[in-house]
Amino acid sequence: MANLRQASLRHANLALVARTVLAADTPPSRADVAAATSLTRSTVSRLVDELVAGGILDEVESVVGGPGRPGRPATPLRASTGRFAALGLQVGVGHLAARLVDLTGAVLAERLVTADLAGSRPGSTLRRLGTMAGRVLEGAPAGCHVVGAGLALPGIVDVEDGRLLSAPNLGWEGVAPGAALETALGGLPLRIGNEADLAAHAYAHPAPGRDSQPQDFVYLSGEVGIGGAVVVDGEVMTGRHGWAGEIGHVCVDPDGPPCRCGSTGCLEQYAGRLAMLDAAGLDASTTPSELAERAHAGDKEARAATQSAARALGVALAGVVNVLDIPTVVLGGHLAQVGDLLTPDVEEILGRRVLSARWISPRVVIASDDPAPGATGAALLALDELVRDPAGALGH
Amino acid sequence: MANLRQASLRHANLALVARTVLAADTPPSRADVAAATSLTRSTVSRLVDELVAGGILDEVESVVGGPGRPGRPATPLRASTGRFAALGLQVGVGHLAARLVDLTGAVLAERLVTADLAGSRPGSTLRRLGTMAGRVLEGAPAGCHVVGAGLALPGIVDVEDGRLLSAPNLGWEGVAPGAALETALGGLPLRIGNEADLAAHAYAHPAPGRDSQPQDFVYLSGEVGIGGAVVVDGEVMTGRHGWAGEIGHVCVDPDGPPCRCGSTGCLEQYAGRLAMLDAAGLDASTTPSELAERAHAGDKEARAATQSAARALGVALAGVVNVLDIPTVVLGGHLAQVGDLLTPDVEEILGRRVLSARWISPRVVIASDDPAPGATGAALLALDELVRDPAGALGH
DNA sequence: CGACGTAAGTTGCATGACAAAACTAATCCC
DNA sequence: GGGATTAGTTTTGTCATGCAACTTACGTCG
Repeated sequence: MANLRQASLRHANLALVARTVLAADTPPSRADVAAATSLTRSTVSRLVDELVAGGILDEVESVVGGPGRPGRPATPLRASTGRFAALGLQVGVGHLAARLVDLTGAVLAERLVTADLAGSRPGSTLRRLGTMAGRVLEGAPAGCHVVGAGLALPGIVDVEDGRLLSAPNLGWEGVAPGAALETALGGLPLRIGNEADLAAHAYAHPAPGRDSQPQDFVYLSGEVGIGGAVVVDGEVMTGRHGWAGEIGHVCVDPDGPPCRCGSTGCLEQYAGRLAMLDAAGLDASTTPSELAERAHAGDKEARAATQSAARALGVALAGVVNVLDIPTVVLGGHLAQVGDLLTPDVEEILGRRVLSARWISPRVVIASDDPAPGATGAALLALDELVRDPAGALGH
Repeated sequence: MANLRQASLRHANLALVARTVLAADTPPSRADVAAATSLTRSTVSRLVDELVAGGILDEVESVVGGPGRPGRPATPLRASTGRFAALGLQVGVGHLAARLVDLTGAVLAERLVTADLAGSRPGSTLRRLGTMAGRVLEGAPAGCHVVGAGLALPGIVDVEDGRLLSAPNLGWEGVAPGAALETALGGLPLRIGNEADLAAHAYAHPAPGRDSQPQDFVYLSGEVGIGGAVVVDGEVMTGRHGWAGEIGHVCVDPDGPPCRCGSTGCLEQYAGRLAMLDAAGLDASTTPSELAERAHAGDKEARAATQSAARALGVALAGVVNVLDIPTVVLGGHLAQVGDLLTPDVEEILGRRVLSARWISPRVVIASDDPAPGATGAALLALDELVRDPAGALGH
């Protein structure tokens, strides 16, 4: 609720112009931006010039395919490539990832290793991640300004204090990753966040300032447990303390099996990776894809496992959709790998249990199989600050 | 995502000053507003003068209790009384209400009748409400400008089209109340909304622009069924289509009793008014307060009924709190009347089933026993538009 | 091939909203 | 009654945008 001065006006319009260019599918001209924002061409010109000078936007020298239209040809604008970037990190139960993402959403450099980190020591794991981060930062092109870093973690996080409060699947408790990564990042500001929240952000925004469809959805993610996030109007709902989205511990059946969390009948006990494999009579090391293959091949137990998972997902998600009226569900992580088996059953249950399904029937969508979407989301979130206030990156 | 011109700047600051005055507990001076908004005194003066001239703010002639402080005495400012007002209407299953609320949140005039409207004909009921509305409007003080009207309805509403899609407890389906009320309202713009959403708004905002604690909560309301709303940062989450908050149909037990909605084991089947009375072996006409008395007196059946309701509430709300991280629950409607019986059990279950309860334990609060909080909320929402853009009410 | 039409982008001036600082007003204190 | 203190007003300056005229660069057509 800050006040507005003239400067705020310029900041806001600078951000508006930047967002408009970044959000566009094809590089728009200054005139296009003026039309889209209802600012005048003169104002847009001035603002664009500043953004180009600041290295946030680029003028495209497109001699290609001039549309053969009368009048002076337009100068298309787009996000600058390789001038600004952010570092995205992720610690998963099965992998470490470090990525450098620029304003166009392109990955400039990347390192990804698989490793079983359940029960690992936070210090050494984070130092290992720090080394990867250092290598990735070295891969940044010359003149590239890295504006920030983000770290995606599979657990409950205190964003303000930069502390991981609890990550049961890693066996970590009360870890502050900032200290262990500080030297590797060379003073780069680090923000940490919940993996599902960040993955959901990446799903809603393929690049900084760009929106994908849908902009309202419930995201489910999972490696071992089930994490989740609620996205409203392109923004991840973090809740009162940043702990929203724990859909894995929504109760599906109060008389169901006990959960590590102390409760009973949690969704995770039916649709968690281990729960599904166990129900299918498979070893914990089996991949979800293998489970999917077996189910497709006609394995009865595997089929039953996915059906029971789908039933639990349907009940839990119906509650969420009833409360939030967000009739799109995105399945990520291990749920994406068995997604085609789950989707029909889950949609059927949602159609039955969601009150508003009469008018709009809920849909289930399967996310891409990027192993570390949280890392991308973390980088995008850092870049978003730049887009939200470009004036900060220019000479104030 | 509109652009910003200089005029928007003034509009925004006008709104900021108005909100600051309305939100204050004690009438602030221009200097206080300047300090609170970090605008300069000169700017605040100009904006306040405009708001006073426009009849939105009043200067208090408080000769009383000058604080005995050196310096020129301040001119306290507050929302103007009786100059602007809005009409709030409500159709409940058991009552009709019409209220005129002004910018201070005071009720200038009111009509309230109890009536069994389950299965009533929409046309005649709305005409009856229209007559009440007319009387209330006549009760407006001279020079009072009624800026809008709102109607709270117990069902699923299409806010855009102004249509009640379905209100099972009234037996109404596909009703557009605007037409039936048009003449009674004399062209006043009418907005309709879900009763629980509007009641929750009234709980978060006792008066236009004023915030109460908490600003983040889950609101449960009930006359026959159970309605709900989610409030984040003082704003009611309406969801993608305005149908959010249907907590009454969150599944508590997939093998539970069938619900009218077509699903099974909905919260409403345990904690709905009829469900509770039925479980206590009482007649449908018994009031919830009577049930509470019996339970307090030691009636085993009544006790069991509230306990079963509390258990269902705990399970359903735990899911909501896990997903949204909003650890405050407000009980309204019939749940408020048995609130003291429910609260301990519900809090106990939440403490067990909410993942983040280790760090912050969820609380249950009981709302006031206003029979028609939705009417107040509807009026406040209409007045909020005035507060959000005071420039519109002045000479542009 | 040159004049014309058209659309993109730029320049100069007017407007208006806020900041800063000096000024006036009204009270308490000594 | 004078000085200190705080509230509110007036004056002047700054700055971002709108507006309109202008320049640029391209197609088109005779």
